[in-house]
Amino acid sequence: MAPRLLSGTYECSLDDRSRVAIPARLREPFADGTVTAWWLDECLVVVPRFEWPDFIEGTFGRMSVLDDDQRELSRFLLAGAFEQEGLDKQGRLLVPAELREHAGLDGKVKVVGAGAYLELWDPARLDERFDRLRKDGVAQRAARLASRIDGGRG
Amino acid sequence: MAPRLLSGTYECSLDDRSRVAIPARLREPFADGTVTAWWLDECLVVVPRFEWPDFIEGTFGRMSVLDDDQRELSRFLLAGAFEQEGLDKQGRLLVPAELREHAGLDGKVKVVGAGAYLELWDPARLDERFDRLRKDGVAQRAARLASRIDGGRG
DNA sequence: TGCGAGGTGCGCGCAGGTGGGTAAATGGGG
DNA sequence: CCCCATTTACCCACCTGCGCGCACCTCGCA
Repeated sequence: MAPRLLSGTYECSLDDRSRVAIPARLREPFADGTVTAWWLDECLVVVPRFEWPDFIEGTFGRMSVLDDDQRELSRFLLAGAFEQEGLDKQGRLLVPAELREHAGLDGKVKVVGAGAYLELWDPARLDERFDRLRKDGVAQRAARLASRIDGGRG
Repeated sequence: MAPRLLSGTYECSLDDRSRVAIPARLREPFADGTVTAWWLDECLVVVPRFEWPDFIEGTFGRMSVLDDDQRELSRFLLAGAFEQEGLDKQGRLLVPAELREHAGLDGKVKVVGAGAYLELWDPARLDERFDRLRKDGVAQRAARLASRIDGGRG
């Protein structure tokens, strides 16, 4: 069976105690806990707690401590990864101050389903990215990508 | 078994609560749920819920998280994909505000059968596109396409 | 002209989001 | 070492607005 695909965009508020209410329809995979972390883009990711190790290893492979780049990257990823035992009874997630700063979050947050995990974005940043993508032409971008993927095949 | 081919154009209204009544003759494939998403053109697609993962992967292939372009495109596609458990008892579909804006929908919507899925268009935009296509000459366009397909064969 | 199916407007219930009160934990100062 | 203050996390409760579905009405076909 296909894995659950989290999707959709929701505008949520970050309250004065730095909590975000995860939209009810996206909560289910996070009941047993979460890891909130900074990531490759200027956003945060929220990953189901027990999938976090596989998530890192599946993306980057097993990283060697001996390789300088890999050690640095691994340090960066783990330093910005906050584990929580679960959401509170109202389905809210705590966002530590350092992570909030990394993603420039303040007041309003866009919660974006991204397949196996969620992304948290500053609304303005996300809109800007999507606008640029649309202006470039989504279809062109996709076509270019598809040919590269086909080329890479075999 | 031949797959069901959805076709035809229907003008439907978007009510003040952002719902579109799907024409009764097109409803059947969507009984188990839908994914409504923005797409490559300035329109929305409505895909039967359980076909959505294959729909994406069949179109774009499996996208890598490490490649910036692929991550961006995959984010865009998933961010604009809203899953619903089914239509309501009157066969209506909910259209989230962000999707409405993307497709410029307001008041009236053209529902277009497009094979395995539906497209939702702002009537003016769709007419404009069809007009341009007619002016270009549908036959020429088709011929160009056919030659490309034949050329690609073998 | 009557009947049936399909589309639309509207009221209502409740899920879900927000704010706040409280308990527990931690650190600092006397 | 003990007590108090401040912070952190937890959960209760109100309330709002979304979305479900009833019911009316319109249109098409017989």
